[in-house]
Amino acid sequence: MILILAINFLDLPEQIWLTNLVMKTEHIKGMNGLATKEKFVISEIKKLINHKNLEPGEKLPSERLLAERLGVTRGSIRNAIQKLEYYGLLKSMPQSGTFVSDLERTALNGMINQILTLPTPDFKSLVETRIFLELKIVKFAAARHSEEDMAEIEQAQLNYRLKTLAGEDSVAEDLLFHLAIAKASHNSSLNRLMLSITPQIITNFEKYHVCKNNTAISAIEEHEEVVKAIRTKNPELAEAKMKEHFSILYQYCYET
Amino acid sequence: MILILAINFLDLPEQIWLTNLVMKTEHIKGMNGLATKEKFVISEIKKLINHKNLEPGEKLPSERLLAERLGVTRGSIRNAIQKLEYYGLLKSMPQSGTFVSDLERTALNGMINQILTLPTPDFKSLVETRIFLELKIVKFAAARHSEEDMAEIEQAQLNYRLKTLAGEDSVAEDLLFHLAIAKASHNSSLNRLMLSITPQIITNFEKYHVCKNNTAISAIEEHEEVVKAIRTKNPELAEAKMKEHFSILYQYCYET
DNA sequence: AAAACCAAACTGGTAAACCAAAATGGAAAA
DNA sequence: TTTTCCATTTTGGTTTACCAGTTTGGTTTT
Repeated sequence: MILILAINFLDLPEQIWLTNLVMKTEHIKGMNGLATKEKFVISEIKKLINHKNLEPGEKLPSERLLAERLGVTRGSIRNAIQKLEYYGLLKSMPQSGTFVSDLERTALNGMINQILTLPTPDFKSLVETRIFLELKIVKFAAARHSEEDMAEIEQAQLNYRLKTLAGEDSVAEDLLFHLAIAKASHNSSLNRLMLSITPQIITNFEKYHVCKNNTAISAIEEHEEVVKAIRTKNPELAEAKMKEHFSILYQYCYET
Repeated sequence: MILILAINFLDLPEQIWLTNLVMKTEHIKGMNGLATKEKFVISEIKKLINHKNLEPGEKLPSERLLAERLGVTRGSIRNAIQKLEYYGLLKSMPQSGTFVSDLERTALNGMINQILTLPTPDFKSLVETRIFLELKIVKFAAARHSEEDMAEIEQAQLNYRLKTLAGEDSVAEDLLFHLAIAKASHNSSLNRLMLSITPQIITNFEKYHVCKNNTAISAIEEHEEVVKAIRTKNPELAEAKMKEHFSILYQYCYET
């Protein structure tokens, strides 16, 4: 009954979802906000694109020149360029130069602004996103999994069951179970996103992981239901069962 | 009529979704597969964790020693460590050492395996993921947006309308419109994911962008509907209208 | 006059040298 | 014997120097 309530909770009240949680997000490499120096360099490059006659598609000043002009080291310039390259705004060509992407100046400007103001991910966002991703991933997995995928998922679930019933800590096995499903979704992009946010949750908020010891026994059954739904290639059922599974996570987070 | 069909298409047949598309994914910095040398180093580190007596939480050999042992340069070691650090498996401490994360050995092993076998994102995955992300983002935006968010969205839409009606290329304005919605979702994690996959689609597959010139006029109306739904704080309607908007993208991709 | 060519300089990438902070271990003090 | 402290070593991070390809401008050749 409470469980059903929690499931419904997942669907609707997006305004107040997890709002009461403490959010002490630590420094996470690769996912954190920008360093102040990096920020400075990026905004200077932005100015260069806006105010100066630096057309999209044109070549940026050399790293050395840029470093001298802005009064920072060349490494800082390279860091900023790498960041902007990650977001597709610049493109470095070896032994040639760094070129600005062939987008409109307004688009470049807007994207740089968003990158500059992008806040550090908070715990609420992370959990929310993970649940959201996994619900879709399990649907894809149910529809697209191969025989090998299915075998890996079942093996992972078997490992989890054995470890849990033996009374040992099974956090690792739980994680691998969820990752096996992600792999079976046959969407490399989603799989990558899943891989990139999972460790942030696991590492920094171990107490909020899905299958806490006291709930691990019931989680076995929930996993089993998910596996069954995947095996019978029933996406809707798989999603529903995964929702049930995550309702435990939600409850646990909310109560502590 | 065709439009409705396309919308329904978005929901169910996940097995054959976009399967006919050509997928020539180019080298994308930060999102591509691992370089061979990087792969080698990572798998060596994996061996170290598995076969050697290197417990989770313990300290890795120093970068210099590792470089000498594996016969590669120290930079390659640093690259691999940085990658693994991004996924939360390692943690570098300045002037101290690099430590393996405090997960079970089986979890570390499984995650490293997934990272090693993660394929380069193909176009199908990217588009699929983007649509999926945006449908959720617009729901959040409708539920959570502030006054400032709303103003930014409407300004972006106004810019798009003016540019399009003037007969000019409005790809940039369309992009900014969608990014404004992402910002209004108040989920920094989702916003980040959105920012990271958008340029990959835009830059490498410009011909597949949402609002192609010939469909830009109708896109104005679709955008308008989305804005209206967000303004009235109606998540379900917003999602539905965004679905309509993306059905054009789907059609366009599918037909070419 | 136009095309081909070549060398100097300029580029981003990479390897080596350097730095400051943290760990380490032994000696001195209690 | 235990604790404290300091000098040495080791560490990841940073700056510097070097490298191989590309660009470029002037020159030569046709």
